[in-house]
Amino acid sequence: MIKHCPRIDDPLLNKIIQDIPDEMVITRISAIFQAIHSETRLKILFLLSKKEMCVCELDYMLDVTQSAISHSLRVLRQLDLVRVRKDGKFAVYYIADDHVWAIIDLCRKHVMECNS
Amino acid sequence: MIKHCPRIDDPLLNKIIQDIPDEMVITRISAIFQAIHSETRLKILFLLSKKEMCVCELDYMLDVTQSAISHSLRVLRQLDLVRVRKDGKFAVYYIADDHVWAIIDLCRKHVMECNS
DNA sequence: TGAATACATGAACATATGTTCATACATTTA
DNA sequence: TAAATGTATGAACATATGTTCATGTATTCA
Repeated sequence: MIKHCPRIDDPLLNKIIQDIPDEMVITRISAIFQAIHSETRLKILFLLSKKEMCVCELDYMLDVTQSAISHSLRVLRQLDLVRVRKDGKFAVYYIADDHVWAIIDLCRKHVMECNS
Repeated sequence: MIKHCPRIDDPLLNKIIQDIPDEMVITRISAIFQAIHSETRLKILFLLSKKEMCVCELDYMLDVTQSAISHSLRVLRQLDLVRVRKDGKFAVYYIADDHVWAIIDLCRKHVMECNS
């Protein structure tokens, strides 16, 4: 029998544990943040939020190699944060869905309202 | 004179570059996502969203050492995502930033609606 | 006052991540 | 069809990150 800190209310805490998202969901959310924590990928999302772009256009605006951009796009694609459309020899990327839009927008707002 | 892909519209792209958040802001947003990409820190935020908790309570619910929890809390604190209140010998942590919480919840929705 | 409890911190280490380089593939253009 | 253009991928590497262990500090309780 383990002794606990007096603040611990077992039934309450056990209920709370049931209440939060399960491991699988946590892992997937974590993967999303893992993806967009990279400055390059974050910039890509901000850029694509202005208009859909092919890899060349992104390459024109970012200070990393085209290879790095393609790798980054793959990560974003695999999490369904962006999607591709083939247009001749171009790969045109765009923001995948409204959730992602909302996330980008919240980031913007957070920045605007935060003077720290 | 560099030759560009025909899709590149220099004036447009240069305008877009001005439009997205600058380096400093990108770095800061990136730091926030970096912080909440850790599964432990993500769980901490979900737990604290239910009620404020001392380190003991978090320790009771998480499968990492108390040391790891303290380290994680420090990261969250430094970004002002959580704050501490001292209560006797207890350190009571609580959520500080609503925007970030909103972003986390959006991700949760994104994940739940995604069957991939 | 001494022991116990709650929490924080630094060092160390294994693992994960982002980038570049080299190269391959696909589509277009001359 | 050959060359050029646009994109993707794998290997390699330097760096960053999360965790644990060991230990330190502060507060409480007996």
